[in-house]
Amino acid sequence: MYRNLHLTPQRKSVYDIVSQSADHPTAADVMERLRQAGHKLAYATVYNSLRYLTDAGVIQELRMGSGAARYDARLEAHQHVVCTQCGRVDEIFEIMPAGYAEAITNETGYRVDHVDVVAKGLCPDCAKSSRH
Amino acid sequence: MYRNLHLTPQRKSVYDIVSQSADHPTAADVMERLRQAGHKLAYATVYNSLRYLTDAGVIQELRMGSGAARYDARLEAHQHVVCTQCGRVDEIFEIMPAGYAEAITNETGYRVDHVDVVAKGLCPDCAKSSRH
DNA sequence: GTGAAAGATGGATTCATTCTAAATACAAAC
DNA sequence: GTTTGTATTTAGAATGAATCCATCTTTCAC
Repeated sequence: MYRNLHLTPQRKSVYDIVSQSADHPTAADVMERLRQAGHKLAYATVYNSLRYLTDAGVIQELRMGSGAARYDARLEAHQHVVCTQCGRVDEIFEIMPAGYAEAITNETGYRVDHVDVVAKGLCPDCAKSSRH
Repeated sequence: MYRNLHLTPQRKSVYDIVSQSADHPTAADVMERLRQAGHKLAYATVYNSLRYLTDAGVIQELRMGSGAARYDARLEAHQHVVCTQCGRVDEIFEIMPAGYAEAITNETGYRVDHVDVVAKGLCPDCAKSSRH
């Protein structure tokens, strides 16, 4: 995949699951899908692999609200929306208005290097079924 | 404080701690400050109170990255910056460019009702000491 | 006052994650 | 090709945050 990436068989199988899943799986989801695919890794190995891949920059860790961290193999800059009803997570590619990060730097004095956006609301399905 | 707010002595003491703390305390911080102030509440009571106050809309719960939730008594619309080195959290009052939430709605089909922004970077102090 | 409902308490429990110590694999040095 | 060392995996124990539970207390309506 990338140079300097030490992909053991376990790490590769974890990477494969994450990159083939469109729904931002949690560590537990990854475990389960590995098991379904006939692999059996220790819990610690899944966590270690997810961290390794995150540090290596080939996947991203998403933390949105409470609950388990989720993982995403899409690397393009993007943000996320979470459904407050069913928990579904989707990508947002609409880019943040330029200048906002700089405005934050000016206001706070922080050296901002990254801005995470998490939108919350109802996904199309839940919005439809809640419209009574 | 507000109408329809059932402030028991315990809830009031939790509210007082949160509103007098500028550093976005965690539940454990609140516990400790209560103890220092001479109150002793059960852990569950602190959590219940924080949730009650959050639901009542008089404080906000902040979840940024891993670790414990933090609480904030400032109610004006605002966002947060976290220092990736020391964990300090500050407020951002610079408002999000209008139209961004709507752009998200258009792109994703979600009925977006709220957008959380968490900026990450180095706080002024850490930035200074890391400049070698 | 009596009883129902809401709230508080301490301890046990759950869930996500990390740690630990032992077992394996793998690569470089001889 | 055996030895030595370093990185990785493993199972299970341990941790930290938060919630649950069963019991006791308070509050309020009547």
